[in-house]
Amino acid sequence: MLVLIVSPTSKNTQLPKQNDEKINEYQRMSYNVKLANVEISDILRKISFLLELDNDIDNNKTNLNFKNRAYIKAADQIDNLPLSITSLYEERGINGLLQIPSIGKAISSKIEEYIKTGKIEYYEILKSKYPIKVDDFVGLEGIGPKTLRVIIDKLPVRSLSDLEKAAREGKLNGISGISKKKEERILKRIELHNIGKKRHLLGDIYPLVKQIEKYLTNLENVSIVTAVGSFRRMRETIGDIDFLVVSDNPDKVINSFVNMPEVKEILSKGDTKAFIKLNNGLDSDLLVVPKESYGAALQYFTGSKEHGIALRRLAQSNALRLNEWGLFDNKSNQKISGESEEQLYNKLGLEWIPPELRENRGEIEIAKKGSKEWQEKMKGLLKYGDIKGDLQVHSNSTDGKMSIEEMAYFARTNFDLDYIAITDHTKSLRIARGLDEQQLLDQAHKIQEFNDSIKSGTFFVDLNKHDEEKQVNRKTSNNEKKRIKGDRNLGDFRILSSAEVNILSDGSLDIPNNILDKLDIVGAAIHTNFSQPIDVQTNRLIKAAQNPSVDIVFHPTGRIINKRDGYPVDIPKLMTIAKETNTILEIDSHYNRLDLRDEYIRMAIQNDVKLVVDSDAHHPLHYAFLEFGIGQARRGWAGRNDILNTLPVSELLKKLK
DNA sequence: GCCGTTTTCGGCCCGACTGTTTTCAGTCG
Repeated sequence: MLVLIVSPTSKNTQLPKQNDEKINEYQRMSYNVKLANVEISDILRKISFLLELDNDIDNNKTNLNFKNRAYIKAADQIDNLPLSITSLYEERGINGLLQIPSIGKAISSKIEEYIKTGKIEYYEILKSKYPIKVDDFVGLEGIGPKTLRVIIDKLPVRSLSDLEKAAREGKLNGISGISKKKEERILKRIELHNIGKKRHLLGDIYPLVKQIEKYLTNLENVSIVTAVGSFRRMRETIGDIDFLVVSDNPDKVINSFVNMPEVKEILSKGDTKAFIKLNNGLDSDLLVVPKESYGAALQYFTGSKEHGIALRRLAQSNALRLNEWGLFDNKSNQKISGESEEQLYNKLGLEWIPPELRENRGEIEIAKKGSKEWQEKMKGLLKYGDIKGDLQVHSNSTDGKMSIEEMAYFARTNFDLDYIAITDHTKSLRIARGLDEQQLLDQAHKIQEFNDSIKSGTFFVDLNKHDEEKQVNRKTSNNEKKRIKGDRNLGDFRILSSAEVNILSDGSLDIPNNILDKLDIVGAAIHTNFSQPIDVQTNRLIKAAQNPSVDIVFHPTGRIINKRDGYPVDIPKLMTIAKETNTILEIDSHYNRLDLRDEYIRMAIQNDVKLVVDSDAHHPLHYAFLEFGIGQARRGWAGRNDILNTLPVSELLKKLK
């Protein structure tokens, strides 16, 4: 039976269970999360903004502050919901909506109204009161509703371009509370608003984070540097880059930070914090703390926002106060904890929670100190370094960049892997010069010979050409070409013959089973005809999973983050079939895929579907992507036992169909 | 507007930085 987790959870970790069929049907509809959810959370945010705009400055209606915050909280919840709110409503009605934390009677009925009629009367009324382009101003950094209200009361400003024009013409200066300085600031913010507000891929910004980390580490008076925020939580996309530094000279560190060459604009700069915009459009925060506050600051700055709020509430309920400087006793005002993050969690009555799990998706509830369930779970949690082999690796026989020997050599020497599967594309994928039946068999034969030579210690990789390539790339005339000898000793490394077989439109494969059965392991994936309806696409994958020759379904949803959503798949149904047929689902570690996503990983584990974490390497450097896949797996609460390529190769092969 | 091991009222996470209304509101993370 399938289990679905609604996150985050202060109410229930699971939706009420009905009969299996019902849940399957309900989950089937929930695959396509985003559209209505985004539309609805968007309107809730706009309602909040308009309420704040409407909150008369003279008239101190404090309740209104909480009212608009309630709308924001509800919007946050909907954004984090791993299922379609429309399906939830269709399946469970208004009670389904009430299951979501922070959504009560008033907001649920507004959501219902939106689903039924496509609009919300309450929002329309607020809008008619203030005929501005709300979209222009919600999320415009540095200019909130209060400031905007003062402006629109005096000037006919209705849109962002109106505001920009007014600021340029110096019309804002003179309105009470707005000086020349503030006017300039508003202009600057509008300018910056137009560059890069979107979230960046974890893998794209990874090198930059490491570079800044190194820069900060090398500063004098700096003892610890940690990249925190969603980076530390290994989220697939990063909104801004946060750094935490321990130093006894914050002033110096902050000045060095805001003067880095990567900085486009200093947004704010104080005694302990600085906030900058980088040249690539990303925002970056720095917090400098003394050693005795490192743990508290680490917790505070790692987030997530929801996890942090939940912790501070927990502290509050225990007559404690939690902030970035430490955990304090309200009565005595004494600091109870601060230097160590682990101790901080303990003092809150919790076990330490790994950053990847800090999303307020039920982790706080079950991490109670001494909880056996939690300790077991954490003992088994997948660790960086647990992956023993990579089951999706490409060679230059198709679209990879290096030979099988080279991919094997670097897997062993640079990434400490024990085995790889060579999964070149198959013939129908013409763009990658996919292999036909004979070529696959030839490759399998060659792989057998490599394995024999590894065993006998005669395996040899000529690495000289890489040296030459490097020289050419550097355009140097250096004739000193070092001869690098290949390592003849790869220990008990094993190369598996395999393929990334193309799943055709009807779910059949482009290579017959009698050929596939001669390979060690077989992965299958969709690469064409993305825009078929969900039932067709799902049946296509199901047929592949039911094929006795297929061991793994590679990148099951086909999404490319920030580029395409992936083909429509009924994930819960695919999971049911995967479980039934002992088919493995892949977590593709390439940072633009990370497919399966964290929520689906958690769903797979709840339903006892086995997974693997692969790099999808087309070059030896790509093995490094495994770190992203492992991070994603941890975000899905994956244990070592859930991920089959944590096993030695002999045991892995026994688990296949 | 939401919520409840202090449950139908009275709370709601917490502190830094900015600019300006020199004691605090607005905004942000």
